[in-house]
Amino acid sequence: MHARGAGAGSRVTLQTVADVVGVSRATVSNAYNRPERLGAELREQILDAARQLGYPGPNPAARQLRLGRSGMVGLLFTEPLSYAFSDPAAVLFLGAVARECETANAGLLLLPSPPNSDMARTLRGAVVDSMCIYSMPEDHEAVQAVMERQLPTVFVDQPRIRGTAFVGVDDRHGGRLVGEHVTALGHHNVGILTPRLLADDYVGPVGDDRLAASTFRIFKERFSGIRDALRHGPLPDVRITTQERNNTPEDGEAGAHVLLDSEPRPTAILGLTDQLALGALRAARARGLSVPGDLTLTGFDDIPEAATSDPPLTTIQQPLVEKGTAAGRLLLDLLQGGPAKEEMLNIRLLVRESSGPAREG
Amino acid sequence: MHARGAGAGSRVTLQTVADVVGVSRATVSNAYNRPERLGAELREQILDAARQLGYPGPNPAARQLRLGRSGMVGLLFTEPLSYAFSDPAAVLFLGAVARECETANAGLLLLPSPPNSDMARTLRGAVVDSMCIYSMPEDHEAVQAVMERQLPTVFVDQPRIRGTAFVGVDDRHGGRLVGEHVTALGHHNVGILTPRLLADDYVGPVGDDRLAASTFRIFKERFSGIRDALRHGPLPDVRITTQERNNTPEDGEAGAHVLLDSEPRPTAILGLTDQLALGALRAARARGLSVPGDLTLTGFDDIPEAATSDPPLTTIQQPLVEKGTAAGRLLLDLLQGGPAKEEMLNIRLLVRESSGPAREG
DNA sequence: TTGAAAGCGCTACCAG
DNA sequence: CTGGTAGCGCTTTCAA
Repeated sequence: MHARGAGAGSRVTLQTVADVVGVSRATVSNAYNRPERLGAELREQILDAARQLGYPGPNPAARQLRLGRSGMVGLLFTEPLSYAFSDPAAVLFLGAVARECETANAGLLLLPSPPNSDMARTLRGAVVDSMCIYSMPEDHEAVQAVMERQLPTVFVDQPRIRGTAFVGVDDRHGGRLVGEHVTALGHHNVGILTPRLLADDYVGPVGDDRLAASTFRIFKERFSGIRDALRHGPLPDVRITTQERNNTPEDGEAGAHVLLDSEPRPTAILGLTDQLALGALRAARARGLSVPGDLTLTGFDDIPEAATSDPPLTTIQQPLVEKGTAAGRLLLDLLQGGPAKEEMLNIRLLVRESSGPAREG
Repeated sequence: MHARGAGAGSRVTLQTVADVVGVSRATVSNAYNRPERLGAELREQILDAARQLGYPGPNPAARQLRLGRSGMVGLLFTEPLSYAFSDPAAVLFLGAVARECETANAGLLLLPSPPNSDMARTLRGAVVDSMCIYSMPEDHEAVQAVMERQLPTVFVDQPRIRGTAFVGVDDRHGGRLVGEHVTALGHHNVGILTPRLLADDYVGPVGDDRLAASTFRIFKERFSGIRDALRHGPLPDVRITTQERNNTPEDGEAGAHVLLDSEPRPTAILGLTDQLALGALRAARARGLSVPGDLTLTGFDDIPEAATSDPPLTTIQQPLVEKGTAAGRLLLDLLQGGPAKEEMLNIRLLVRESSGPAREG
């Protein structure tokens, strides 16, 4: 009873068209896929007949079964797929991957990874030639499910699995750069704003155990890098307060308020992402705190907004677009049987106006 | 010679696993797809064997050929796919579609539509159950190619084809609202900044013929709406100058400069998108023109940046997210055999600070 | 609860 | 340049 094609009753296939025109299936197939192997005239005749019969063209599933490839690349992204579109860093990355796919005429299949039910089933059913896993926690069952499919896979940011293609940056180094920057400015009372470190709903300060158990490698590293720099820097007794939240400006704002309520009030707040730092900026403004006069703020990622905020954000610049391009290219390379390379991209500290010397206190 | 699965030589299929365990293919299939039809013990045994053999799970293409559906939704977007990720309106839309797909556990396949070569082929090969066409020019060959596949399809913004599912807004009405707003403010010398009206590389003023020939319905309507309001408003002899460009802030800026160079200088510039208007804002700033003191600026879409710009932009608010949600839902509905509805969403004029009375001159 | 058989629609091969 | 043939790997009856 389903609404099927237009009219005539049974399904129309390559065979139907072949019968009508009076040629064989193979010839009709060629008309679509190998135009040069055919008289232009015959080809037109076949295509016309197909049009008239309402033939939707060679069935993609059948074609793939036969061919063994699909021309599609899959992409798996942290938790809610829709979130990918609200995170500027992710958008930049996705755009670059998309551009690469486009040049190869490959489709990009965005896969959902809700913690829920049968995501494993969806993943198993995805018709793709290769996969990109973008910033997933190591222990996510989707990662497992994808690995089992034994597709050429490139991991971006996390997890990082030996022997698999990987694109990322040295996040710990980035953390260290930030830490050194703020200690050099004389801050010995700093707050850290971090996104989720584990796949749960915890909100609050980060204990050592939690950090150690973190399955979000990149944030764990950024965090550790900062902490190392603070602890082993020139300043004795740096006081560190922390808040863990979702990676949104809203959560950054809320977390910053908590941090700013603690006594003594931090003179610097380091966001592990720009999103978080931008939220902290709003919190500072809401309290009438001048940045960097009363409060130093730093981010991580260098999303476009970091440059246009007021004041512009001191941050770690990582090549978001390049990351996507590298991932896309690796994806395409793997399809050609290329090797599983690891690409570590460069980062650097970008000192803008949101950080300054600690006010004497 | 291709790098295939790990080791043993020939490919491992359902049959291989069945043979090893000593059951039939059907049973192994059930182990994956109908766990309840199986002893838990046997099931484990099968899954273990599969793991050991390196069986990647039921081949998706084969499964789809058999099943006749894929659980994937396709999305086709104007020209370069990568552009989709740089246009805030598109990102918002995509995010919402993605969210809907996610709830249904459907994958979202982003299809490239480069004007180039064999896009038609890619389109024919895309394994999807339904398609969303987002803001494509009417005459794009991809639209044709998709139609031929006879998939349940929903069109968003354009083209609008009778009898097909559609989501959009009354763009002409929006244009009219903008036009009325500026004439009410006493502007009789206005510039219009429009995105591409035809799929070519033209840059410059828009002639009547070009407008008439436009295949980008929404911009044509916005433009016409504005023009009608200006011509038939309370002010006699409104002077209109126009510039057509790509839909980016950079192009908006360049276009605005051209407009501002004309004599007499327009007292209002109306962007057919916020992107363009935001670019015009930069141009105004570069020239030391105060907005809205020296120049009134309006946009269209109400992307997030429109609210945070300085000054905030007077614009037509259209429900970008809702649009995506509606499209996503329609897509999913069509899959269930639902009817091809048309959804017209509401828009309204949002008067913010970028528009003001025309300075006497 | 399990197994045997029947295709799903297509394209590559190879012979004409 | 064209056509016949042989599966690609799976799921689903139906019968045991």
